[in-house]
Amino acid sequence: MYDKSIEEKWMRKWEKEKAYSFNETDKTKPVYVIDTPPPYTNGVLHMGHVSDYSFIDFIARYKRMKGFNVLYPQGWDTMGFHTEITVEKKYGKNLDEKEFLEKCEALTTDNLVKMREQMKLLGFSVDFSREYITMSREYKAKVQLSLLLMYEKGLLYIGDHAVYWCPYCKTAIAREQIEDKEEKTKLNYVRFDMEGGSAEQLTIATTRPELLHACVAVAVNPTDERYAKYIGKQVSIPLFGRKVKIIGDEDVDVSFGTGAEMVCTFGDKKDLVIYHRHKLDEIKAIDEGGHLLNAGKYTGLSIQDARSAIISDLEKEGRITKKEEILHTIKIHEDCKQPIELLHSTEWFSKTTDFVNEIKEQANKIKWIPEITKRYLMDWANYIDWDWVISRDRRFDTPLPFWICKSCGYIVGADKKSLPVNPRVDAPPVDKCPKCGGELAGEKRTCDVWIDSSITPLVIAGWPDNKELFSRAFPSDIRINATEIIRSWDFYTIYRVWALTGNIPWKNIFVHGLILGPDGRKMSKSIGNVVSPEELIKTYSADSVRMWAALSGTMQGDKALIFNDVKFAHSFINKLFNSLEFARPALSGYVPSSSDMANTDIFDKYMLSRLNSLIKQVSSAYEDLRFYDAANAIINFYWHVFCDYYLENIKYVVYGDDKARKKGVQYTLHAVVDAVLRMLAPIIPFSTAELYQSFAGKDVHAQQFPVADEHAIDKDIEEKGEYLNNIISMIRKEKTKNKLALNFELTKIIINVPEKYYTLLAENKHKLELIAKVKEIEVKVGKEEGVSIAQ
RNA sequence: GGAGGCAUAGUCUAAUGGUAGGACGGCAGAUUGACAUUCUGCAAGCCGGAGUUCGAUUCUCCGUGCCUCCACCA
Repeated sequence: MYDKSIEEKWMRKWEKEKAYSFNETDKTKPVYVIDTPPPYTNGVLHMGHVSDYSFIDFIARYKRMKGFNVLYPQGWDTMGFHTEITVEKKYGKNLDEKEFLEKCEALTTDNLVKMREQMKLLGFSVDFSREYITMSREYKAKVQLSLLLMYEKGLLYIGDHAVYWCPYCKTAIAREQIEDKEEKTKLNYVRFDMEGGSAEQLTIATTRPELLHACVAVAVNPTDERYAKYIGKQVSIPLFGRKVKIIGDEDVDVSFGTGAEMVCTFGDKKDLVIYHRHKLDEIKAIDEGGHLLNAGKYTGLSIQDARSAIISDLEKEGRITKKEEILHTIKIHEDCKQPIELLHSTEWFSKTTDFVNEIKEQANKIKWIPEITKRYLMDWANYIDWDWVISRDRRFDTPLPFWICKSCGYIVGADKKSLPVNPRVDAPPVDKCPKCGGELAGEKRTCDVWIDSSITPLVIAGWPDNKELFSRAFPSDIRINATEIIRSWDFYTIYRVWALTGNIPWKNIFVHGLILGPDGRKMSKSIGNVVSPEELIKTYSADSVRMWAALSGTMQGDKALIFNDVKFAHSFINKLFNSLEFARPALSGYVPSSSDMANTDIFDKYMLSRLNSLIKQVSSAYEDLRFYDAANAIINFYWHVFCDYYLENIKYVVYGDDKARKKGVQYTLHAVVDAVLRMLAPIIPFSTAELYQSFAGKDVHAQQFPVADEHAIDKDIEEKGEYLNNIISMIRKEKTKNKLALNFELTKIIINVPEKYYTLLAENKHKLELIAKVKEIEVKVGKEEGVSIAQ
């Protein structure tokens, strides 16, 4: 019976012995480096993390057993918006900066400690002595160094650029922080007068009448017969009276609204494209807090108020010819769920658009598993519209290490020797602007959190100081993460590492789907379908949860968490423990020796052949990171081939007096248990550690992974063994049919077999009698294959 | 709107141009010298249509449904 308390015991033992420390001085073993995605510390580990990190740990443990010196550190992504919001919600928005940052750090540390404990509970063989924390001074210094180097390479710049802007949070946001939201809105048909007071009118349809003041053109599709003739003419904007041109653009959808649309400089992304394409004028429409600019009497109104005021005024003038309710999708900020605007803003940028080809080239050098996932990155890269906005107007983040000249705009980077710096309070490295002698002002903004987390493959390899380790540990061998972060984390990591080193960040990347709630929907607190790892560990065990992770399919798609799968894993582990209760006494005093192979019979040879086939199969599954296949193959073999048949088939030997036969059986038993425990060790480390200790007196995790003995694999023996088991199954079936207990001793049965199996059956008749508890078996050659009771 | 993926018992999943394998759940039975967290057995399935073929669940096309990414959303 499986006792969960062993998990605590082994966990503390591994912790105390620092069993999984990377041995930096050992240069004999090849190094295997795992770049784990550091979890964000605004919360604790959920089942998605558990699945992700379990996969990583399977690899780490497997590679150690294959003789690698495994570098498996764990990082913590600590800073940024989410933590700030949590702290603001908890303590209000009125904390002073020092107090606010202290609360952020305290919250982070608290979560970090909880997560670290969760990882230990789950048996993750992380080298915690090589932990990195993005809010630490040391890590911030590295982030700032990376920014200085990128600046020197001309990859960073301050620009006046259209950015997605959240008026609610008053911050620029990146494309991946945007969500779509469907909502009902009114499509307003607004009548414009044509130039020269002609009687001709043009009606446009708009969902955003509040941007009327920023209208810089009216666009129609040049193929649209209704309007093509108007291209080049002018119309007058209602309420404002300003005249704008009618332009032709093929992106205008003739079937939407009236087929004529107004173009505002910052209405949406398509407006922006047309604005650039036709070199239209710029009118700043909205300020950073979401109030109208340059809008005459409407200036200063919020977007909502302006919308009602303008609609009402348009109606008074009889300009609105129709209002239509439509369902459309607006872009909202994923954090605050408020609508996003496009604004021109002065921000820091990292040049990505110019390097799309380089990034794709790097991505092509990485092995993507499964290969299809590379496509997600490529699709993303192909749609880069503008550079990566890396500045954030927030507080709990790495400060941008720059000072800017107030008079000429010259940028002064921090002194690399004095990192980390905080230009909001620290003095610049030089007194005056080196270019014009002007006064320098510290950059007040911080950087995007992805800036922090996109250099992990460098940091874990000792960058920039430990050059010796770096030469061995970079690039990382593998990165593992979910599909959802390919376009952010993976993309930025590939870009940043390329920019800083010209190299790829990892040789391999394994991408998997999400773990959904039991109802098949994404786990979410508001739906209430979140399952906590603790709950499952408490009900079952850490090993069951890990085994569940291995059994959760190929993980190419998303996967619902099914409790039965954890239960099943738990049952198997229990079976493993119970079977050892049989095997251990049966092997008592046995010293394995290859000479005992001489005493193996067909049942043993069948087992050994199957075992070695299994080792081959499982090894290749592990190599290809197909943990589902590995776990599944071991479970089926152990439970249904080894326990259900072999153990039953040899009981008469174990409890009998034939010493020679017993040696053959013990040899086989030992070989199977030994190899199976070692093969399961990466997946269920606690159970296998406990069992291997009692079985072999050794640490299973210090053993080599089993290697198949090709000579033991004999397809002819496998077929014969299969046939004998099939006969046993038929005898069991006969007993069941007659409602007899399986250990009920039958007097006589007749077995009809095809001629080719007659010799096999005749030779093993006596063994079958003992295994199946029958006094006498008569074997006959017969057309009707089968077993019948002769009473 | 574009691109891609997927469709197998109640649920999850595998393989296959010729009888579709397994798990969970269900049902029936057994209590066996490690194990009731067990053992034995049973029932239950290829989304719809057309084509290619002696034969299609598998290949092709169409439809339908689901998923992902991208675009549009004045």
